[in-house]
Formats: sequence, structure tokens, C-alpha cells
Amino acid sequence: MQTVFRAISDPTRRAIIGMLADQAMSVGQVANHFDMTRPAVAKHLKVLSEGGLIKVENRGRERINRLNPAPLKSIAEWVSDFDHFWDERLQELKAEVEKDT
Amino acid sequence: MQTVFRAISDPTRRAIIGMLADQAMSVGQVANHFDMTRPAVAKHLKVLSEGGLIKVENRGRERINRLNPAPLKSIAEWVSDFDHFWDERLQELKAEVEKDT
DNA sequence: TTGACATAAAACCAAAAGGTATCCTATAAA
DNA sequence: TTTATAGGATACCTTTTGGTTTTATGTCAA
Repeated sequence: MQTVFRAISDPTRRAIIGMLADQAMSVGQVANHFDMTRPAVAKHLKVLSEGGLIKVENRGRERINRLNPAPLKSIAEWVSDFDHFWDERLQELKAEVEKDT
Repeated sequence: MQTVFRAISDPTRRAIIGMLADQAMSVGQVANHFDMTRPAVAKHLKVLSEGGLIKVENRGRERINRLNPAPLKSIAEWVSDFDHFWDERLQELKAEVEKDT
């Protein structure tokens, strides 16, 4: 849980998440999108991996990083505990959905 | 935006958010719930304040900290961009709600 | 008015975070 | 079988973070 919060707390990592949502990428491909060395990006990918937000597939000498957004659900659930503060209506409907899912 | 992500990335601060959701509290009252000095708690409150997640009201020599969960909405929105990865149905309903709100 | 109390503010500290440069290994390709 | 390339590992540096202790200030209450 904390690992997920930590993973999304950094803007670079959120940008990576956004990129990987479009397309799975190797470490180098991800690094090409940033003004930052490859080891730095690799560290961010490690943090994302620790949060379970990406799944890595070894493909020859490449490592394909694929988004796994499932853990974001726990964030959504945490946030939703406060939904009623700003929008009771949305809160109720979400409860409906979750009930009959 | 980043200040909100930062604010919620720490477990102590999330605990404080949970506490203030129940009831507004002075710095000292918050600090009593933690095994930590008051200045440390005050710093967490400052970070929460920077993220706009609490509103502070000076009340004599006390400072009442009141939860303002509105900024959490931006978190919810960010997360919701990935909802369809795990639950297309929920995503659709949320879109419905937001449409006619 | 004097004393107690809630908090702010500042100085300081250790550990974690984010980054770099460098070197090593394994795979792909010439 | 060389050689280039993708990535891991390690060492190191700087800044930020989360915490403490100490000091100062403003407010309440006897």
C-alpha cells in the first residue's frame, strides 16, 4: 500500500505510468523520453515495480516494462473514503456499482 | 498538484487526514495521537496545508486544523484515467455521474 | 501580573531520495 | 568471433525529508 503511494508521488514516475499506459517499453525507450540518465530512469522503474505498477518481461537483452494499473485501485479506494465531502451523489453511485459487480 | 501527491504520500499524514475527517483538531490534539513530538506533527500539518488539504483557523492560542478534502479530487481524477484497465463498467458510470452533475 | 500553556521558529541531525559516472554482463549482429 | 548494444550493479554525491531539541511568542487563567 505504502509502496503504491510512494510510487505515484513522483512526477517522473507518473509520467512513466502515462507513457506505459499507451505502450509497453524497454528501459532505454522510456529513458529516451527524459532528460535524465538511464540508471536514473531504471531506478524509477524499480520503484514502480516495487509498487506493483509495472510488470517486467525479459526479452532477450531487453526488458519490457508493461503497466499494471491494478494497484491504483487501492488509491482510488482510499480517496473514495472522502468522496462524500465533495460529492455525495458520486459516492452513492459508486457504492451501487461496487455492490452489484 | 504535486503538493497534493506529496501530502498523501506519507502514512502519518494520511492518518492525520483520517483523523481530521472525523473531527477538526488543534495541533496538540493531533500530536497526542502519535508517538512523535509536536513540532514533527506541526511539520506534517504544514505539508498538508501546502497541499490545500487542511484549512487552519487561529482560535486564541490554538490552531484548529480542519480537513479540506477538495484537492483529493485531483487525485481521484488522475487515478480515474486508468480505471478502464481494471473495471470498464465503473469508469462508464463515473462518466455518467460527472456528466450530469 | 504572573504563571502556565499552545504553538511557531530555528538549528541541527540522520536517513532516504534522486541523480551521476563507471564498470560489468549478456545478447544480438557484423 | 568480434563488436556494439541493452541493461544491471556499484559507488558516490547532493538535496530533501522526517525527526529532535531548544528558544521565543502570544494568549489564557489564577
